[in-house]
Parts: sequence; C-alpha cells; structure tokens
Amino acid sequence: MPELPEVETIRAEIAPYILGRHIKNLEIYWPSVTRTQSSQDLILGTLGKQIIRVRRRGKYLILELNSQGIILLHLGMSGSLTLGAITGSAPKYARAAIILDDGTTILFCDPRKFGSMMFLDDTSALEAKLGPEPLESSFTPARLASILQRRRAPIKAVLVDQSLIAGIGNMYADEALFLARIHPLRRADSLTSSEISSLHQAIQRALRAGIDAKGATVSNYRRPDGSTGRAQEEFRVAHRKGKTCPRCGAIITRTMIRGRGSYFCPGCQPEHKSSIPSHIE
DNA sequence: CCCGGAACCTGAAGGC
DNA sequence: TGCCTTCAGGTTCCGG
Repeated sequence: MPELPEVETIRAEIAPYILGRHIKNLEIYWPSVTRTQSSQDLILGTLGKQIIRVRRRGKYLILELNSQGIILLHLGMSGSLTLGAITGSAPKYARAAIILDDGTTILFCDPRKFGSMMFLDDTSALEAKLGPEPLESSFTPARLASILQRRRAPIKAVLVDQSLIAGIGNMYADEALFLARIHPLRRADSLTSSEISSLHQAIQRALRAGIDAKGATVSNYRRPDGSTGRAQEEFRVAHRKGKTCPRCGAIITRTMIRGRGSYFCPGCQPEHKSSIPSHIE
C-alpha cells in the first residue's frame, strides 16, 4: 500500500525520465479514474504540456505542467506506476497511461480501483485538506504536540488522519508507535511531552527507513521498474502477527482500530490506564 | 468540531 | 475440489 515512502520512491525514480518531456498522448482505460472529472477535462488540460516538476505531497504525486496546471495522482491501495514503452494492448488492471514525446510511457495500474488521476489548476484544494509534511523542518515536536492536544481518539487513528499529518498510513504508523514504545490505543491527548518527542523522532525514523529501503512491498507495491521494495524486511511489527518482537521477544499481536489492522508488541508497547478499551484478537 | 463506522473495490485467503 | 465468506486499507461521506 503506497504511503509516503512508497510515493516518494516512485517520485524520485520516475522524475529523471519524465522531467522536461511533453505529454504526447493520454490513454484512459477506466473512465472513473478521473473521479468527479470527465476524461475530456483531464485530456484537454494536459495534452501537449511540458512536465516541469515532479513533486510529492503526503501520498499524492504531483506532475507540474508548464502554462499552469497539475496532474494529481493518488495510487490508492493497490496502484502502481510503471515506466516503459507501450507494447500491444494494455495490460490487465491498466487504468490510464501518459505517453511522452520521446515514447516514454507512464502506465497506471490499479487492481482495486481506489486510485485516481486528475487535472487541476493548482494544489490549493489539496493543501486545504492535508496536514503538514512529517519530514519537513516545520514538523517539530511542538507542532506534533499541538496536533495531539485535545484529541481523544486513539493515537493510531490520529497518525493516519491525512488532515492532521500527511503521508503516514497503516504500516508506518504501526512502526512509529513501536519505535516510540506507545500502545496504539492510547488516547492522543494522554501522551506526555517526552512521549511526544519520542513519537516525533520515531515517525521520522520510520519514514526515512522506508524511503532508504525504496518502500515496502507487502502486496501490490512495485517500483517503476517493476522491482519490489525492501522496507518490509525491516519492519518490527507491521504485518508480523504471531512473530517475535526483535527487541523483547514477545509475540506481536494485532487488533482492529477504526477498522484497520494494527500490529504492536505487547511487551514494548504496554497497555496504559488511558488506553481505549479493546478486544484483542 | 470531533469521532467512529460504512462504502467504495477486487484479489487473496480461510472455512466448510 | 470448490463455493462462500471475510479480509485488506486509502479516502470520502454520513450520522451521532
């Protein structure tokens, strides 16, 4: 599942191949990929334009175009971008393709159809709904403290809320909470300032490790050349139910929080009196 | 405003 | 062996 490190890996790996190129053609295999927008709006807004910058914001990929406008891409749960040339008919799960003036093709595949590709005038609508970038210097422990202040929801739910912090998903939230030794069901407003400092450091450490390992391949995620990431090999708790904690040897457990599987170590992340009661599988 | 749950979607995995 | 149910989780919407 593409989270910040996966999208950042894709951004860095496609940028050299697409920067400065013009969009020669756009193929849409699944019309709903543009969501509320029509296919025509996407095509008319982007055709012939030059890609002048490739950015990431949270889990979104942004292709900036000359003479105004952006292509906003979200990979959803199972989306991937593959670089290559078109050969024959579109592969299974292909949702759209961007063909550049040198023949380079960005193929967007997405089995579960949660992803999207749209043309927008600018990023203002996106900025309005996203919290800060967790790896930027403006994301300080004090900023994290103010985000957690007066929030009664489980800390896990707060970490994956894109309007509060952008880019953290299920896997890296679990990893960060493990590194900070905080139980995922702790009420966000119950964290002490030293726990907030640990969590701040843990978030950045988990995300940077993910980027360094080129993302985590748990199911569908692939790098643009088709290869897998390695970040999952370093996971301490995420997707490790029943295995032993590398720190204390306890058995990693999994519980449902907000309908999402949450992995943690009961030894390193003990239940706390302010935790929200739960049933553990 | 804050919080939690359902819906969207389809391949994979588990149960009988 | 095969059918059926459940699970996975990023985002959005809705109800309390």
